[in-house]
Amino acid sequence: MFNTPTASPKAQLTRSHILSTALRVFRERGLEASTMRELASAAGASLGSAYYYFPSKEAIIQAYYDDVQAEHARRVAAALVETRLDLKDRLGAAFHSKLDILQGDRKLLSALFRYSGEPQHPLSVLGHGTRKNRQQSMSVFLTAIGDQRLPDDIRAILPAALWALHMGILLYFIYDDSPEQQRTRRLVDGVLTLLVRLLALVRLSVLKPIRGSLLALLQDSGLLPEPDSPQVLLIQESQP
Amino acid sequence: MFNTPTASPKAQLTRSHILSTALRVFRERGLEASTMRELASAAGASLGSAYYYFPSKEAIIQAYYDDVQAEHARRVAAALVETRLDLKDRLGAAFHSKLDILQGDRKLLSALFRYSGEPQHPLSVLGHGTRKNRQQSMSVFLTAIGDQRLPDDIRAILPAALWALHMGILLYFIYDDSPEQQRTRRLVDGVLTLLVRLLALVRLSVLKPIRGSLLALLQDSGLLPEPDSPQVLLIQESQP
DNA sequence: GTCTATACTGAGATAGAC
DNA sequence: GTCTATCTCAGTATAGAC
Repeated sequence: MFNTPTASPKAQLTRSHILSTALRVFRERGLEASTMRELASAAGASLGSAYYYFPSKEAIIQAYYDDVQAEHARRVAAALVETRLDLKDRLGAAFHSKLDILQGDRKLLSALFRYSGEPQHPLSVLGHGTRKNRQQSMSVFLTAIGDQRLPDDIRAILPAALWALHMGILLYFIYDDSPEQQRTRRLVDGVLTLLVRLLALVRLSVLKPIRGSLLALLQDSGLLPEPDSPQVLLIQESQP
Repeated sequence: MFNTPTASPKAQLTRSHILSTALRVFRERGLEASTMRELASAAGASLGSAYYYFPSKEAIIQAYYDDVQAEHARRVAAALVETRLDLKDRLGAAFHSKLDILQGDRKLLSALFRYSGEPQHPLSVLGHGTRKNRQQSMSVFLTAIGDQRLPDDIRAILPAALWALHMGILLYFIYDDSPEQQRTRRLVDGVLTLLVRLLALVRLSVLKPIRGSLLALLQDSGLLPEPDSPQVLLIQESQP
């Protein structure tokens, strides 16, 4: 996002050092309690330097989340090497691996949703500024769908639907105070079981008209994946 | 929420004066641009006085939203006086009247979602602090459902589902830049048409097992309405 | 382009006097 | 209940070192 490709190796190092230190401090002291000045000095950097790399505290979280996504893509790709998985297991791998990555960092997730109601904000989960993130994430789900036999129209909406579902799951995850968030895990399994059954049912003739209406509705409302559709990934490198 | 029932008439007046002035300033200058100092002086009050009534800027928006909900309940009750409406029309009245109220204030809505990722925050839409709001809102939808013939289990989850749907619609509404948010209106109509058809289909024997699983899932995950279930309202007074 | 040091501004929020 | 004074902190310079 900032200083991405054309930065010197040294700068990359400083940046990632500030980032990792910041995350440590966040985990130790909490998000609100940590000031930019603390983050900077904990990393042995000046305030100006911290702001040079990250224009705001939230931008640090965003950078963390970029890393999470890269790691997610890696893990899903690794899990899908096993070819004998059915759709439910493949989607399960996608959902659970995401939760695995985030398990200890639920508090960091709260920042992700902070600007969801502000279309213009660069860090809005639904806004323009995070389109690449969404598409990457949808690509991961598209990869998990694989070559599963599905009607074309369903296939077209599924990545976006799974992305939305996974955002909802993350929200549930944040609020889940059960031990080790077992409830979220059960919810994921239950939802996916249901989803797979629904996908099978969807061919039924009674449901055809409903399905047509649903698709028309999504199309008309622009809720389908934005142009520049997500692509299947084999391996997603974090730093190309 | 603050200084609600047991405040002196004079305090009530000061409070509502600060509130209405603040809303005017918000609409004129935008949410971010308006500082608490401006809001206070525009209302002829001191900064401390403003904070006495509203512990934060967001609390002002919350108070506004409380008023919106009261107005919503009033309008829905008024619309339902007409008894010849079918379910779709009654739900349509509930959804559209909400949008009518909020039409000019989409920017004020963004604050509602700001703390959705923070379970502990008193203003989180999903948190404990706003439970009463949710229940009031669900009551409105329950009222709109009326005595429509529905399976008991569906009836039990419908208010919560409609509340969640309406939150999603509000989010869409915020992002909708079509003229007068016509897209949101069309989305509402499309979704409700679909919903009513689904409610009819749900009795089908092929769908019975799915329906059972869905209910079990919602139950297990605690996504059903919280204890102290929403009650049907006839008239919802803003200040009892 | 990368980084430090330091100072300044603006604004949300609070304390305590009255 | 209301005010003034004050605090804290995010974020923005700015000026300069390398």
